[in-house]
Amino acid sequence: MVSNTSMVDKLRNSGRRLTPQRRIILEILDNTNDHLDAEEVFSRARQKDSRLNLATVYRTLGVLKEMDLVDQRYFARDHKREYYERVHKGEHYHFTCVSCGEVIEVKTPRISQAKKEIANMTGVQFTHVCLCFEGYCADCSQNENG
Amino acid sequence: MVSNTSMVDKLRNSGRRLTPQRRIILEILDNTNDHLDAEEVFSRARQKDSRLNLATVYRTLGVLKEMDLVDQRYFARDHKREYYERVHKGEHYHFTCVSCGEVIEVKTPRISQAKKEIANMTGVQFTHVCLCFEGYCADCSQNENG
DNA sequence: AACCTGTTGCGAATACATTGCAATTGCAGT
DNA sequence: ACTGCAATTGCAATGTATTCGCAACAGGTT
Repeated sequence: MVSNTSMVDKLRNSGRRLTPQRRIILEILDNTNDHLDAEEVFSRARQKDSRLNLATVYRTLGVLKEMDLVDQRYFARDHKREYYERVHKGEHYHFTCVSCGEVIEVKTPRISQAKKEIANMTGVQFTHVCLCFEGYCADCSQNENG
Repeated sequence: MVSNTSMVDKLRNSGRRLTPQRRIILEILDNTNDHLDAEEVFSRARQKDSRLNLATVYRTLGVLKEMDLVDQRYFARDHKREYYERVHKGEHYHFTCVSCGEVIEVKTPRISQAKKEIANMTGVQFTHVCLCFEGYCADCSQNENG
């Protein structure tokens, strides 16, 4: 639901507008568990408004990212393509199977642990961590490596 | 030194050739501690062979990556550009300061710890991890955040 | 020295994302 | 409800990093 007030308020409070296009894109991201790239968001959004433009999708994803409503992620080793997801799930990372392409969400406390330790030792201050795991999923592991 | 036998053998044993161009590129990567992108490798290589082509740089970096002689990394949040480094230093990751752009190498055992734990719990098999940290370095932290 | 196949240089092509600009529209103030 | 203005949109053009096709070239094995 994009009637979600906090989200709408967040938009307005930053001097932005809630356009039908943004409503559609937010709704798509809100109601899926898939990991979508801009092209996929675009094609889904088009089904609701056939006039909606790809550039608008990119721009909207940009503002949502700025407002910390969506996270931008990379999956495979090849970071050409960006993926987007709502930021309400807890801290998690992604594992991509290089064989079948499946993306698995993984949780681990080790990363924030590492951040704390590094911050303490070096005095740096983290704003963002980008992490992606790659390898063979359990199924493909068995099939390919005996 | 690219007379480094193991490297040359590795090339030959995989049915590849040691061309002057490859020799130059290997030498550049071998003799620097900087983090170089393709363009930078190219411009340094050109000083040794003014005919050398950017496509050759990309292709060479590609084979070196395949042969695990170089690592390909991403630094800032914007992952458009790939950076390359020789793989003889131990496991380490990079922290990029969003303010001054400095890249700091960091070490932590937490990542391989996380990998082991995740592998045990899920049965996946890792081939590669891509991680980059972002934030304010110690200096910029002080200057901007009191 | 000759052959075969991997490699190079070159330009064109790709892929994903961003930008400029005129037309449109949300929405604050009346 | 009406108006004004700045934010936003659609569209086409542009940008940026990387890859590809192909003919010419050149390692290195015989």
